[in-house]
Amino acid sequence: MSAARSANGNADASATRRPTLTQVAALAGVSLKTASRALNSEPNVAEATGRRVRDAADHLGYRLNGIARELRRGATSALVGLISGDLTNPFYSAVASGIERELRQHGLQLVTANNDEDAELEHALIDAFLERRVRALLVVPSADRHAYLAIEGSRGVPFVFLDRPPVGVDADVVVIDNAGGARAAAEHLLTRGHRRIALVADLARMVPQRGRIEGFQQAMRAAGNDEWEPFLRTDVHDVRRAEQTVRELLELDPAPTALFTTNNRLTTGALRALKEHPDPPALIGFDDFDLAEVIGTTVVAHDAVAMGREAARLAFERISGHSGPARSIVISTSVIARGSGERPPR
Amino acid sequence: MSAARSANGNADASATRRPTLTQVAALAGVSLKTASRALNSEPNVAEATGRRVRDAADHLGYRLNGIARELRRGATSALVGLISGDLTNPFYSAVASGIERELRQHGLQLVTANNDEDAELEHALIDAFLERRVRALLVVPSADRHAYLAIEGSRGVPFVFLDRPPVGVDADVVVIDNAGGARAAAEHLLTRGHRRIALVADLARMVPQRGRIEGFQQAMRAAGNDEWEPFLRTDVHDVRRAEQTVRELLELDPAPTALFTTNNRLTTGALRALKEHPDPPALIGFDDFDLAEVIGTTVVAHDAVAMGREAARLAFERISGHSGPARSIVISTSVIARGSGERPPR
DNA sequence: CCGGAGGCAGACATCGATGTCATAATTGCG
DNA sequence: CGCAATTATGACATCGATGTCTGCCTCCGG
Repeated sequence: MSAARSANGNADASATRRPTLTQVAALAGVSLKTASRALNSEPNVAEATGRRVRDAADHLGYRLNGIARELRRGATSALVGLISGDLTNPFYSAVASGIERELRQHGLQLVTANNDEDAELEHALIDAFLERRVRALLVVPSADRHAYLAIEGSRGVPFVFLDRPPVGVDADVVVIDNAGGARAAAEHLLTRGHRRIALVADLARMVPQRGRIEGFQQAMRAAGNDEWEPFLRTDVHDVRRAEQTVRELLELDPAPTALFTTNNRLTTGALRALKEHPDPPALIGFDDFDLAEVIGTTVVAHDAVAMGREAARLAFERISGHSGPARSIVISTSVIARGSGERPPR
Repeated sequence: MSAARSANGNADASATRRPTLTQVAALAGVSLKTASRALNSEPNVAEATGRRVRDAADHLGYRLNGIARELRRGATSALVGLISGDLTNPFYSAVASGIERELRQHGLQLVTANNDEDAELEHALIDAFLERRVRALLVVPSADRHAYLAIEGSRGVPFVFLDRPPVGVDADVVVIDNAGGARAAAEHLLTRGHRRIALVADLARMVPQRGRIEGFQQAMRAAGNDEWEPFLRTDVHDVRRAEQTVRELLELDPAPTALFTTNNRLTTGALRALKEHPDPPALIGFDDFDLAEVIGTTVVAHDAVAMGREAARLAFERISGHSGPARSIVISTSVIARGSGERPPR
């Protein structure tokens, strides 16, 4: 092996500025424009000239400046922005993965940013992305009302909202069938004879959570069951609080015989609380997860990767000039029975 | 609420080109440069003039063109590229999250791309990122030898490699203490009296996998144990094959009394295989995971988020002009006992 | 009342590529 | 062999911002 190459951007390297096309042209003894033609394989370049230019480019280690090209070509990049919560949440990373794969098909790159569930920051990020001239913006909004302010005057940059439709904006959205999924989960439990069913939900101000709560309520109402009402817990936002909440629920008398947790974090919390329980209640969680099968957890599953893919597809259609009214895609859900949701009431 | 705003990039909107600073200046009745000064809050702009310019900008819905600015300011963007495997793998998404958080501190944005574990694609992605003039490139390389080709002539763009040090390149790296972690896992099992320990590993050509295999071997050699050798399985690359492999191992006679799986995918496969096993062997998996505590799986844990953070930190130091020799950071590991690794041999 | 300093504003070059148009060299065809 | 058509090349403007330099005007001190 030859000596290792240095890949640090260190002194001697960064002192040398990256060569420009002008320098390549000079070295090859041709004009700027001819060099451009040669490197872009445009027609009407003599064989020999082309070779000279390519040799010169190789020799100098020339690399095209994409920024300059983009400016000239219309000041719009090949980037698509995604603003979402932290990627360590598997829901967001699945969405991001779906988006990334779809964009790649079209030569677009994904730029991600984390809104930290903060409305101010989200607004700032949208602004920054628009300045950077992304081709489209995909947003899993944290804020109910703020987003639309930033969109105002986004002129020509398509927005697609995921998971949470923003208030007062008429844009493409991709959402999960939250109410339907929750209803199915509720019916799954009702069918097995449960009446005292606890509902552990995340922040009720978030639209998907509201959908899940309402779907659940509908099913209960339809079954003429109101015994669940003392066991409603909302605004449980992290794993620890979910664990704590479930523990408390189980100490009640009478205790609920079943639990429905409305997202993966809360399900994790519930599983922790139930870990060593001798006679655990039935459990259904919204959102599937990797080891659910191993643990035997019944879930309301949906395809988050598909969600990202569809959002990217909608965005791409807009980028390509489609201009119909706002569309909305609903990702379907299905209950996957794995045991925990089929435990009978005590 | 007023009528919903349209956020589609549709016909009428995209027909109107986004206004430029020149237009803002014209509307405000000042020169281009004065408008620029006003919007950038530079000194020496009369109060009244500044207001006129800002009003004009608001009126037109002006937004700065970041591409043009970047070109003028030195043809280098505020972007940092990450090339890794698919984000649905929690290891990669944790790394990405750590990077993203660190970059944000410095006003940098993360651009992600998936190399699909394909060397060609990875090379192309590196080229594309360099053209786009990213400030730094973070790579979890799929390819052993290809990466360095692309780096050749990356002049001034710092590279940081994560998890897998590339061959023949002298660049900053952040790696896990693979051998140490594996050794600790092996000793954990040996201490509890296991001799017939199966090692289920991923592709042996990958450096981290080799490190884990070697660490394991060292511990076995040190303990004078060679009974594990018939139970070595490498190049198991997906969950299904891992499940299958573990099933087969357990049907051997004599069967291994313990398993060591060398990454999260393989651990998942093993857990599936063991799900309904009446008398499961001990199990330790490399990589921690969300529900390990709930399931009671003993793991070799490490902080993937920190790994991303450290890599981003190294990159930022290079961006800021640091120019020492290549550094390498080792992320430490620790065995977290949760039950599965403490089962005694049968 | 003059000169220098400082505040404010604008003209112009520039970043690094590509598009347009003009022109020199070559080919083809009658 | 000559003229039109084609091929190969280059000069120059341009994308949208910022940096430099210059100039006008006002204010103030002497």
